[in-house]
Amino acid sequence: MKSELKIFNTLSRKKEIFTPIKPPHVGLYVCGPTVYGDPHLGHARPAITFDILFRYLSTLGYKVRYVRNITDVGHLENDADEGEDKVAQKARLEELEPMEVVQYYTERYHTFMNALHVKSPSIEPRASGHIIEQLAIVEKILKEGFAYESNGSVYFDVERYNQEHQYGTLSGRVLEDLLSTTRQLEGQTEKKNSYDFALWKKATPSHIMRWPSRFSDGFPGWHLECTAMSARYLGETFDIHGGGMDLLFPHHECEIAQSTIAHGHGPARYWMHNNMITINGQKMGKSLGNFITLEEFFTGNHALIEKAYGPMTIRFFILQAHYRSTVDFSNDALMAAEKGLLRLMDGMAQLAKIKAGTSTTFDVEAFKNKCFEALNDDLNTPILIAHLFDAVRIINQSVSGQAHFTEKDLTSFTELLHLLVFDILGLAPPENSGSKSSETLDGVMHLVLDMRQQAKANKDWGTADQIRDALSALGIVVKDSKEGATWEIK
RNA sequence: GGUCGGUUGGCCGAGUGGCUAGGCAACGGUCUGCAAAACCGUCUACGGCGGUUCGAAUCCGCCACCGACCUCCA
Repeated sequence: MKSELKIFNTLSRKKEIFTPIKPPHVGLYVCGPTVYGDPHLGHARPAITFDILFRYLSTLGYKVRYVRNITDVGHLENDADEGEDKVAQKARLEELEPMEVVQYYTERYHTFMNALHVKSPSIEPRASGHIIEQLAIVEKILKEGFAYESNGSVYFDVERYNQEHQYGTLSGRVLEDLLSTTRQLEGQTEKKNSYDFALWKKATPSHIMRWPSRFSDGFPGWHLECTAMSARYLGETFDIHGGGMDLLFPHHECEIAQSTIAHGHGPARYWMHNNMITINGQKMGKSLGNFITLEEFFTGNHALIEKAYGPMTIRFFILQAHYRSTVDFSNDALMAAEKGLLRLMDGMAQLAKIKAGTSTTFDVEAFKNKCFEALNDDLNTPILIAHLFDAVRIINQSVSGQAHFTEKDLTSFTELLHLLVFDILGLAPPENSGSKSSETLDGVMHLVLDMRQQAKANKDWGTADQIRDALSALGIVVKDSKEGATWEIK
């Protein structure tokens, strides 16, 4: 399938036409969650961003292998000697086996990603399952002379690397600057330079998660897993590497350095980074006290949230902003998004009610082109959604006879909208709307609305309004139209 | 301090050297028994100061403010 998909490549800081290495195959690697805590809003952004990419590439006819890792080892709490594996630290606090914690939060992550309609990746490898691959890379880099052993740990020699290659190409950093800006932490005497990073870390005695190696009983460095697992499942060169902007430096920079030594070149041709999420204009962070988990969002059980917001509202809200912009979560913005989504979904439901005519007053082909133009322009979902609202207007006009479609155009219009809204954007009507209700409820509602219709026919406005008001109190909105009444649970 | 990014109408949020973004809210109208929904219309904004240009919110410079990264982070 031909496409003019352009994506913003962080490497060049420009939009580039996407050309896969071996069409129709596309290799996509995205940094996944560290499963030591409940999934939060921050996890939703990259998951949804790259879900759209995954879905769209698939729509374009590519055979995508999407690899998104689960980090269950290796991320240090800090860079110092006494640093310990995040997972292990949490486990000790709760007196659980580390893998118990991993299991629990991995399942939580999956549950909430499913709720957000984030498709499962093709492969979801775990860092703990790839220690051998990671150690092999450590050996390779040591052999090439770009790493050194120190007190049971192995560090990447950034200075040496920078002599032959350029360190900082992705993030635009210069090594000399890093010298002055890198934090000096206690116990860094093992490292030659503060900017060197660990490939293998010797475990402290209290450290539960550890693996034997010829250097020490320890665990792999924080950046190594992605290098090892992406190479294993996608090859040493693959198409797209994605992740949050906060991972740009040092994580992705280090991946490039490791890969350059181990494989002779950087891992990916295109690097894509989604921007961060803010809460009321401020970065979300545990230390800032504005940390909101997805569960809290879905239940409304958080001080900063006025009400519960459904997964589709959050998905829609995120898609209403471009993935490279920050998106600010506030109650006003979320409520606006919720209503907007409802309007869009109403429109989709109305689509089936359009009666085909003898002529078409809407240029379906031009509309289609506009929509794909938006997607092709670095996944510009806000523009796509703006077009979709134009379509909603056309749909509503058609239902009331102010716009028309031929049978053929109506079919292609309907198919196009289903493709865009459901398949590519991955949206769906809110969980408890009329369309998804039980047959029993449908039957009851049909009866009730019939009775109201009877009352209206008899000009018994009191009864008609009583029915409407009582339903409204139950959260069921009655919508009258010339064709009769429909209903919807709010 | 270094690097990078942002500042758009009541709110959110796109975009671009001249041509309506879109959503939410508000207001007016049509429809309706009355409403709601829907439709039509109104609200015409781009931080400040200079500069380039026939023309800039869009390019350049300076200033102000905000934020991200530089430390685990999505």
